[in-house]
Amino acid sequence: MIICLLVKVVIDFKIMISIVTWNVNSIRAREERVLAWLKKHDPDILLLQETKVQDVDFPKVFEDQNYYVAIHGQKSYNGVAIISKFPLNNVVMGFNDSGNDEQARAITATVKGICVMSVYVPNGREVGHPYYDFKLEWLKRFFSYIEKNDLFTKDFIVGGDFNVAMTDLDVYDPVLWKDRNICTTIERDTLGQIKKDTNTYQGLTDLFRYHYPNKTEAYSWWDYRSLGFPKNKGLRIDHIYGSTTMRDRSKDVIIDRDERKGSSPSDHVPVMAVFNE
DNA sequence: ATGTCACATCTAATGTGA
Repeated sequence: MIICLLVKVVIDFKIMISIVTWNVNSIRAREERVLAWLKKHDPDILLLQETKVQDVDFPKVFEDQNYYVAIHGQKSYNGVAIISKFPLNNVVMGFNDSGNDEQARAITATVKGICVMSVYVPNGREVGHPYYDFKLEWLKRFFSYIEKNDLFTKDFIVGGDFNVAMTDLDVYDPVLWKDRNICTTIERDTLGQIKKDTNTYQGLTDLFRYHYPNKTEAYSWWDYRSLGFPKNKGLRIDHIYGSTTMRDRSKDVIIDRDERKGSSPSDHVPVMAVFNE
């Protein structure tokens, strides 16, 4: 009986797969932190944003430690990457459409039959600024990419810094943030499109909210300025969305708040989703 | 308005983006 239980525990452990999203705010500045985090938590797939480096200068240390790496970077700003314990296939940079891909904000790959995508949604700066319009246009292209590639109906996960707080539960001071960039209704509706596939009516699911529908103060980002973290003035803008099949395999989502502590943290923390394999 | 970062550039203080 005990042996059976042990076998079951071991099997249950082995058939899980974990996928993490993390805006590291420069992979070169965060290299040691990322390595320490990988060592401690041993995720299968890491989706990175704001790597802030050209591909040639991306740290080689992950390959040295036998990870597979797919990168889509540029000088100074933006940049996304996928780091995986398993081989990466069908890598796509950007949206593979006719749009402008000067800014490196999206990368997709297939790992163990799961299509995984890392996105860094434009911040938008403020309502009325050209960057805000660019953000909305980018979100529309993102939705088109999902539709065109039938990702709603596949085993699909997209994680990233979405720069949108979808509900007031995700905001430390909803009154202060009302109608401000990150919290506007138009952004929420535009990103919210991915929750509904126009063909099957089965869209993507925000996996954290799926497991914790009413949880508050579950933030993934705190401003470096004005003692944002000590005062817990945070937002939940780093999300992991799953297609219907992945939602059904989803076991839990963990936001690693502790990673914001100590010296030289990113302003975002890792968010990890665990699935049945 | 903003008490912080990380990047870049006429390697020292300043601009950009968040």
